[in-house]
Amino acid sequence: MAEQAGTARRTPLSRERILRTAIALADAAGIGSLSMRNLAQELGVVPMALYKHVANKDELLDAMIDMVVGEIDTPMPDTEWKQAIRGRILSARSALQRHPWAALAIESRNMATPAILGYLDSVVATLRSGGLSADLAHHVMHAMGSRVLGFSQELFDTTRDAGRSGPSTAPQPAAMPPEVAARFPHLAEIATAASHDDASVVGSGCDDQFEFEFALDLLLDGIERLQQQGWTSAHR
Amino acid sequence: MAEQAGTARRTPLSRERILRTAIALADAAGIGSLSMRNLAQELGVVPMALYKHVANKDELLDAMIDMVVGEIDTPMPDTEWKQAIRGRILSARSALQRHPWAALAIESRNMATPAILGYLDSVVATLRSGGLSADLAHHVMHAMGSRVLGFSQELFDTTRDAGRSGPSTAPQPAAMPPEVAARFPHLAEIATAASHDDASVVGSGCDDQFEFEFALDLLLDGIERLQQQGWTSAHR
DNA sequence: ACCTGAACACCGTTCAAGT
DNA sequence: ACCTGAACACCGTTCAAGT
Repeated sequence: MAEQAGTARRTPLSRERILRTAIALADAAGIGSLSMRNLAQELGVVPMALYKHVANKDELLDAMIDMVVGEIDTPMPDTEWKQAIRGRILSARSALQRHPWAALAIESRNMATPAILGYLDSVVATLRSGGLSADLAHHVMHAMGSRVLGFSQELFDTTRDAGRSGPSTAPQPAAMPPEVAARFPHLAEIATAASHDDASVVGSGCDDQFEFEFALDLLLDGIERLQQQGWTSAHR
Repeated sequence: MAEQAGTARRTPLSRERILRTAIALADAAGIGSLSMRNLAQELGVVPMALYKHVANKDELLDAMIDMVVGEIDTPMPDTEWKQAIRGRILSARSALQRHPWAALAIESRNMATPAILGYLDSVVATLRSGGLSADLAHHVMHAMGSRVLGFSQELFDTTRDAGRSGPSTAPQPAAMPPEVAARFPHLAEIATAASHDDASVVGSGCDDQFEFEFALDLLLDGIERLQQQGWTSAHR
């Protein structure tokens, strides 16, 4: 008891320490098991003590999100726009992968945090400096959607939240049971079709990174083509 | 009291009635305010009575999702694959728009419900019948992600859940305040750039339908191009 | 056998009492 | 003035008691 009080005193409560602990807790056990009460317990503190440093749980989540967004690389100057955007988005993706709870947290909030706005602003700046019209850049940002932040709603995403332990466990989806394959033959067919690593991969183990980059490049290439054609929304 | 008992007896509790009431409640008040307890109250029933018809809340949500997915149009035969997919996805979109809570509900569950699998299977069937290789179809399904179900994580999506009243209110994002515009000049620029309806639209009021179709067509056109080039993932 | 009220183990947050 | 325990109004679900 005296021990704990001593420890708490050595590293007193602060917004910084609350945020770091909250993120560590969400990383380890999933956002679903992050509560004000067990966060306080983890910090060796009474729940109400947290409210000195954060207004409420929503504000805590916003601050956690901002901290993750802060991990995204700053833009590399003097890079061709398509490569610059590509690199930036892949950096965002790896930041979000370090914190598997973040994507869902961003989605369920209304997400106009300053850090996110700053990041988006810099992405638009890159597009504009690459010669895209403001009009096209607008639609491009919509088309990218959450992908610009490094995530997209994959169907059957096993890595999202789900409580489980850290991201390293990487729970592969179980191979499709025969009766399911029989009911959904076309899904069964394409599940085994993609030659990701080698032909021995059967159904399970999609290469998420490959799929993300495939979709990203599909969009970026399409955008580049539109730009070169001088596309404007007046086409409508 | 006797009145209520009489009413409850006239339309006795059933899985069907529970689901319809739950969906109506989520439509009206948001998924956040759907609880087993107030669903029971809405039905004039004690909370525990629900558990005769649904195993638990998770199973209830799955069943609600399946009912929404059931609203998606069945595929039109003898249609060129790109148009068939396009029409199907836009139908999925309008189904999800009728139930604004559904997209977030689908995302936060692991979403391998039978209805969703059946829908996805039929989409793959259309791709295959259009001549896409199983390999390409696989990556296409990944690239489409949740868009194939008619939604995508838009940045600043105001229509998602948020509790509010029905979808008809359509809360437009407030125009960007001057101090925000000053901090994020590139966002401010593109916010006013898109000539959606006419030049008088300033910052607010993006045409969601236009943006959705813009991104969808960007992907579909890119996919068609890959198919015509005989693309395979062996390119890696 | 069926139904259901009370209870359990949570939650975020308020508020008044204690120092 | 500061801190915090108890309390409030919830939640999903268990379980035993009542019919």
